[in-house]
Amino acid sequence: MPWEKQFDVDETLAKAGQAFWSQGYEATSMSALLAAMGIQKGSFYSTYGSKHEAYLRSLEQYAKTRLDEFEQLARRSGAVDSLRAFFEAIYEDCVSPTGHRGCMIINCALELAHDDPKAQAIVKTAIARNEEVLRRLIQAGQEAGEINRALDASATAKAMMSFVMGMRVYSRSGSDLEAVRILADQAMALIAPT
Amino acid sequence: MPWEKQFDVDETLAKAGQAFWSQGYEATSMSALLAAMGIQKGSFYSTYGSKHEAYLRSLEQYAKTRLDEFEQLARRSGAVDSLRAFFEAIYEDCVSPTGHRGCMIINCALELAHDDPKAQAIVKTAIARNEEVLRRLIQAGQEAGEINRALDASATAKAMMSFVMGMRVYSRSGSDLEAVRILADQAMALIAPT
DNA sequence: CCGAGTCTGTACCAATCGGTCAACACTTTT
DNA sequence: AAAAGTGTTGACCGATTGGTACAGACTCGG
Repeated sequence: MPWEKQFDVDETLAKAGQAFWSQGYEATSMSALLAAMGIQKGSFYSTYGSKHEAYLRSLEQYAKTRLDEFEQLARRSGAVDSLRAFFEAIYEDCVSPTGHRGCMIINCALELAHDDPKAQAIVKTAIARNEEVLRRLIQAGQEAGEINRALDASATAKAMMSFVMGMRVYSRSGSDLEAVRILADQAMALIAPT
Repeated sequence: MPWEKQFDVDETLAKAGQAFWSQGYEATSMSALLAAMGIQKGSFYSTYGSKHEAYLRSLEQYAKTRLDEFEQLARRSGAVDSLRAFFEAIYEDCVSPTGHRGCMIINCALELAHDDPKAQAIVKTAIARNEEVLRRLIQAGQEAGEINRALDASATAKAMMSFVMGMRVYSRSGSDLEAVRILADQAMALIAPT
């Protein structure tokens, strides 16, 4: 086997993901992308095929990473605590120096999913899986007596996803971060009314 | 005054808005834009200045139209009824044949507001005003005894905005429309618990 | 130590990008 | 009817777009 690749494929893909994440797909030119990745055109095209393929791949990588993190977090403590930790994590992400980037999945939902079936498929499964983890947590909380059993777990999970989207939209549009704080609290208020 | 313009400036701007709305700013090329508007390059540049200026102007036009509609709706009936009508209108919009376009303001929030101060300003005021109308309705409902006075009107208005964003994201990403229905109901459940 | 095979760098490509400009069409004023 | 002024048109522009081709660099098996 002659001459290994001079760069780590996944690691460099992650750098591409960073660029796409903060600037969007169309607004990221090939030259900007290559600069962010630190490789040359030839290497890029022989490895990832095209800008579009690279984008989808980096989106999948992002979705997988995020979902893994969430599932890991959901295994560490009780249902309500996990949900609180989930919203705190998103809040922290939103107020962090790089937080104005929002969520790559949600950004893609609005920019590409509209008329790109492959992007749409990735976005839909990512949202569905996230929703499902939320639903399981709510259900577990209800069985443990932590959460009101009268709530529709599935609908409440969707409502929570909606709050996540709201937080991401508010923060990416440069809004007052106080709004993001309030939304995180409102999301928790769905299951743990004051 | 010699030779009037051969097209209505606002009307043609609205056509540009339609194109930007469904395809986004970057993905709408000048040729596609001109085709949608039905005018020629020269007329476009002499009237609107640039693609970017035309976009911002069409965005303002969109925001104004939408807000006017909402305020008119809010004047027609009681607070809770107005809120219900608001979410029904958004639901109807989402399930309509052209509904997959989402909301132009929210689309812009994610695509441009991130690093375009002017777009950001338009988006922020549009969201703030919409939020304010919601807040006033909630407050009016509380004073009329229709809505629980223990609710924080401002925070609840933000939560409702969040549901709107959720509905728009779900529908633009081609999701099951049942989810949009559920979100509309969940939003109303904030103030009118079953 | 010499090809075979793989990776990298860059010159190059047609197409398209957003934008300009000058010639021409038209209406009003004088 | 001609001057003045505005509107429209489409050819044209350089720059940049995403993508290709190929020469050269490198590492291996024989």
